[in-house]
Amino acid sequence: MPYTAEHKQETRTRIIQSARRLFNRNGFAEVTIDEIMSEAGLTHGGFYKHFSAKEDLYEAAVLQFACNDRPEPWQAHNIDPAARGEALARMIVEAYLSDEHFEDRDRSCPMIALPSDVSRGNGAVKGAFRQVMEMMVGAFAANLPDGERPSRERALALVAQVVGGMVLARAMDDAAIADEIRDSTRKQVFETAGWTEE
Amino acid sequence: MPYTAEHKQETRTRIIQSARRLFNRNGFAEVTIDEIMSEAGLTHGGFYKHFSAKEDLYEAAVLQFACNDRPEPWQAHNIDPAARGEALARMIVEAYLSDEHFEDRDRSCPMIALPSDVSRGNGAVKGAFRQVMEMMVGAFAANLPDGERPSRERALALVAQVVGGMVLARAMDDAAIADEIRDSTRKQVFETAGWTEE
DNA sequence: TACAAAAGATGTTCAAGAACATCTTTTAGG
DNA sequence: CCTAAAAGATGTTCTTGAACATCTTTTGTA
Repeated sequence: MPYTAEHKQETRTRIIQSARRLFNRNGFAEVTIDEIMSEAGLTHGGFYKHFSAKEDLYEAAVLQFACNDRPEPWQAHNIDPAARGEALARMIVEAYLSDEHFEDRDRSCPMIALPSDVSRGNGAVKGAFRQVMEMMVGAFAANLPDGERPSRERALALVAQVVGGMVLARAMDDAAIADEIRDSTRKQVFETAGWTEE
Repeated sequence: MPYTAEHKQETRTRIIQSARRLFNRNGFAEVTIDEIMSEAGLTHGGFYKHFSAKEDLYEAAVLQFACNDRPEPWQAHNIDPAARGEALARMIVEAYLSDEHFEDRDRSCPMIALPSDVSRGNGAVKGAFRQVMEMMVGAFAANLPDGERPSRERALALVAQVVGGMVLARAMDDAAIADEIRDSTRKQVFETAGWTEE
């Protein structure tokens, strides 16, 4: 059997990374298989050796963020891997709302880059999207300080808030307003959690 | 001059309504001019008598929500037009997070249906989107109870939260989780504002 | 009642792109 | 070093859709 299984896996990963980058930037419909394969250093013909349809790749691209073992730069630069508990939750919020994440559209969280696309997508894509959300909800639920309401409930609201802030900020063409939205979101989250700035 | 100016205006409005419905459901790229015109009871050829490009219509469709004088059903059924101040702000939140709004994709707020599309769009579309956001921010800023932080700041965070909750809920294929997200969002908003349920 | 100007319909062009069919290259195993 | 099986490249088909060009219909005005 020619080409090792690892070779194929690596190629597959390259395709998914290329796809994630392009989908994040341009959305599902505006990206062509040819573009994705070219960015991965391949030609369009090989695509169907890895995926049976464009939608399958879309699902894989969303899932990649949840299954990726190494953090994105905007995560690595803001989160101390040794942190635990409340300090960790706070760092996750700061990473998520950071300038770096705001600007890094290529490696952005799919919840920010693709929510409209996913809401029109098939069940598989939505399932992948849900996994991403549950991962983040789980991280918050496990690390939020105790409170009156259930931790999952508060974690869900927190995710909605930071996702909403980033989604709106990305849709602005005025950078000052985009910053204002992220700032206001961060302040509100901090107040709710009882954290103090700096 | 044949056809009255009102006739043309009415036709234009029909086109925009049809477009808004279809864009909300399927996104910018997945909708064809032919579909839009058919839904408006016209054929594709007449399109360019009203708009110079598909993107122009997109902008008009987003703006329509901000400029529409009569409220959508999901607004009318949840907001008492006589309400003022805090009671009004609360009703706006309830309408926004309502089952009816969640289900009414056709007449949904564009901030929920189209944020990913808009973030990839041109400046004109983003400008229209910003107008929608500023309208909602203004409504909250004017009607939120006094607090320590500036009302605009709190209004922005509130908009981010309800938009985020609805955007995430719409991207779920599991109705129970979608409801859970909206519920958690509403509870958090109420707690922050100091409102009590029921 | 004829006319003209604009709305709207019909028809055409051109390019893009998903899917797939068929070549060519690569490399593990004998 | 030969072979074959799979990866990947090249090439083809067929549909779709934006843009625009050119008809036809409508209706206010003279």
